[in-house]
Amino acid sequence: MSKGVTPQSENYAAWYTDVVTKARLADYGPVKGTMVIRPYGFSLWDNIKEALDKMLKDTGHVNAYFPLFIPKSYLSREADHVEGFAKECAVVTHTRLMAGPDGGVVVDPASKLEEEVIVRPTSETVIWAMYKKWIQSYRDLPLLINQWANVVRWEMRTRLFLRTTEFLWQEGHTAHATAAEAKQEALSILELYRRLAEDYLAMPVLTGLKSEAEKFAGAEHTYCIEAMMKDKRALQAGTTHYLGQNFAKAFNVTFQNKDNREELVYATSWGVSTRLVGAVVMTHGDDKGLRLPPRIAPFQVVVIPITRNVEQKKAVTDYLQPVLDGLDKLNVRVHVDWRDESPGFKFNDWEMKGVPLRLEVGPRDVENGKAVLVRRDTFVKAIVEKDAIIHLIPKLLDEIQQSLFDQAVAHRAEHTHTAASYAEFKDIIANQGGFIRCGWDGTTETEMLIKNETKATIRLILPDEQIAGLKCIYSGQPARHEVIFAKAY
RNA sequence: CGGAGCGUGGCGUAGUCCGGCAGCGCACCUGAAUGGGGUUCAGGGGGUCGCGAGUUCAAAUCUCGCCGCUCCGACCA
Repeated sequence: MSKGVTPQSENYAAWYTDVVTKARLADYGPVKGTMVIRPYGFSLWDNIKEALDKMLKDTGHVNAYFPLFIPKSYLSREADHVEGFAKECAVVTHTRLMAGPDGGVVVDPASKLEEEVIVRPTSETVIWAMYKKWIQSYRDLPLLINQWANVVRWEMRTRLFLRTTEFLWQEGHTAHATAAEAKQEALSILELYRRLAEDYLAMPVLTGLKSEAEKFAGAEHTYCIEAMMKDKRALQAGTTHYLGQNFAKAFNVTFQNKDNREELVYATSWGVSTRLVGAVVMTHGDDKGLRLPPRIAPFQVVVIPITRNVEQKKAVTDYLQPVLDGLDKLNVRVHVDWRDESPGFKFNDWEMKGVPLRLEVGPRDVENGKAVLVRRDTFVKAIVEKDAIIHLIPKLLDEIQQSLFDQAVAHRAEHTHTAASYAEFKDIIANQGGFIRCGWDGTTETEMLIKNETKATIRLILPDEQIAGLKCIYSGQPARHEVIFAKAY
């Protein structure tokens, strides 16, 4: 294994894979397209999950768990929904193996299932089949359920975290008495996602509405948070859907309102996935490896003791103890690296893993009552008084969190363009990349032509769009919407 | 599913044309020194050369068949 990572400027895709594997976030699983999330990567996901789970619970949502297996017939209940997922479903057809002729195992043909079972690509259908049983009256609404689960989509081309055959996510499924309330729910969750991305992942996002072509199969409206990666491509980081009465109709889910009349319920669904881990990597990483935002970093501080003999080891251990106790009281996540490796090796290793702060403590420091503190984001090195460490660290962690966010905002601003003409639009997409903010005539035809000619797609329709006097970048017709175009993951 | 390529210790590879003891780097283990930016020296372990047939005194190498993977074209959080 070589020492560093492929530089971003040389090959961004190779850089990404290098960082993910060398920082030990994940590894490839044995089945094509599958991924093992390693402890360090899972810890990162856990912190993201914990933050969002709390936000959801604070807003009245509850967790539950629905089955992995779905009757094949359920998927066909909602026409658009089948259309969207049929091509990527794993199907269980048999339930038994038997000894094969050459000592291996073969599928037992006698165990063929009467009705085949699919592995969920998403859970709308099972959940709505259950909601039919649980919802009778307006008193049962709203129903605000979330589940943390794995789902399977048999993808052709996969990349660690960004697109894998199986992935982890949360999917919220809510039922409401009115359309207005359901629409509000989709927007409220979108706001939670924005806060998760910006306040925890330090990743600025645009929020907005998806075009017809890009929206979720089965939804009336899809909203999204969309981020710009360091290679200037767009990444959809989360979606919320207003489903109208589509699933209520498909599964015949009705309730009696206050006037004793039967009505179909209104629905939403929404999700973010382990793709967020990939988003963090591609938003903040540099040629030294990861740079993790302190609020979600598995370790916020790594301590590198520098000692040459047992006496020094003892001295450093004693010297460190009150500092570690103090940080522990402040709930700072600290790891002391006592491995028998050279300090230089450890510096590089933890930089690859993106730990926000490094504290070096050696014999010189013990003697002088000091320590060396180094920021991962700027590499600024400071010799600090021992007694100041405990007060300094939380402050620095906040600064790093903010600094990473600011850098990402600046990067996005620098690469967000306007285009005066379609010729300029094509030139920007082909030669510079980034986001282009422009007018669109609202037709799927225009959207598809632009996609085919440039590979750029509409990432979202801006919520604060200004269309007065605006023309479509392609057709020149009066714009129906102001949108962001970009090449996307 | 169409086009190109590749399968050799954990990873990356040389050797394949022209058959003759399976080699190198990293990683790993042991010991010693070293330790404030990827430390050095010494010793060591680990291989059905993707699988199966065939040719041959002899196959990683030649022939045939099979399997798997990667990359590129139509889909997607």
